Amino acid sequence: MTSQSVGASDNIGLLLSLASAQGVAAANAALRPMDLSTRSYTLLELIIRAGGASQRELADTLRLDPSQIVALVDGLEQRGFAQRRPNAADRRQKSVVATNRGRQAYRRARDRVEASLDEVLGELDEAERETLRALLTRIVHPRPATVERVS
Amino acid sequence: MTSQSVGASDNIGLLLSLASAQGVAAANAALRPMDLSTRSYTLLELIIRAGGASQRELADTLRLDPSQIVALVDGLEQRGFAQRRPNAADRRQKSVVATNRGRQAYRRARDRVEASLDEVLGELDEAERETLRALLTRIVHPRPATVERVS
DNA sequence: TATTGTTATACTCTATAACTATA
DNA sequence: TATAGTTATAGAGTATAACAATA
Repeated sequence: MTSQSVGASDNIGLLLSLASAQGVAAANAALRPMDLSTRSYTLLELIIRAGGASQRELADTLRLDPSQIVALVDGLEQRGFAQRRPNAADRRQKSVVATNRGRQAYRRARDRVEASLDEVLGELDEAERETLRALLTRIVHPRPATVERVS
Repeated sequence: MTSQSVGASDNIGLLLSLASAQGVAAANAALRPMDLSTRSYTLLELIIRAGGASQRELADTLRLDPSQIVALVDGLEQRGFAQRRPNAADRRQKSVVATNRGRQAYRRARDRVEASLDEVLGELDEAERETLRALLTRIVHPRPATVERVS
């Protein structure tokens, strides 16, 4: 038995990136027949849940450069899944909203994505998944350290 | 307060990919002055710990295509951090080993990487990090499901 | 002056296929 | 016939810089 002999190690950064790659690959495979990627699916999910969002908000949430949001929204718009609407309150902004067709596509896609994620997380029970979610949330969205101003 | 209003959600796949991206970005920033990337650093770490490995073993461990290993090993070799040695037992294989200079570079790099990772995981105490490591290990390296053969 | 969306560009990653030399 | 390493190439993903319209 020669393979696997090097060992995946205890490197937590490597583990994070391998787990993430596994999740993204599984989700992309599940979404391919729906003409969606992990990214465009996540974007669609966000605008559906929020009932619309500016591109700046989407960029902040997904930690992407605004210019990448342009391309993603273009893609969703071309497929009729989303629309850009002018924002009367601030004419610099555009409100990105899902179309009915987009909501429909999202519902079908969600089932496939949840199934694929379930396969990736297969070994973990519900409580363990919740623990993982909580730990990751604290990495991704850390509360700002209490400002102890030394005057 | 308009930004952050969309919310990072409870999507565990998104959380995984955001956390991973944060870790990789921090490590890359820490490694840049050392002429190493997260990838080449991890590869160097593997061959040092294992005392040498075939490119196939490295590809399996890092879940990369063998062709990507070629480029990474080329890079390490050009910088004098690693060497390819013929394997007398199987002349198809090459044993990738670290040089003294590679081991030296790794030790300096490791301090920087650990510091950057510590910043990313800042909020989590040692026990929580261990929990995270254990959960991720079970996602990345799942035990094969017990084969229940229905005869 | 600063912010939103946009275009352009370059660079890294990732995914595939095909080739060679060895087994 | 299968495996280890290699080359080539195309497609995603990422990172920057600069610009027009608006605040």
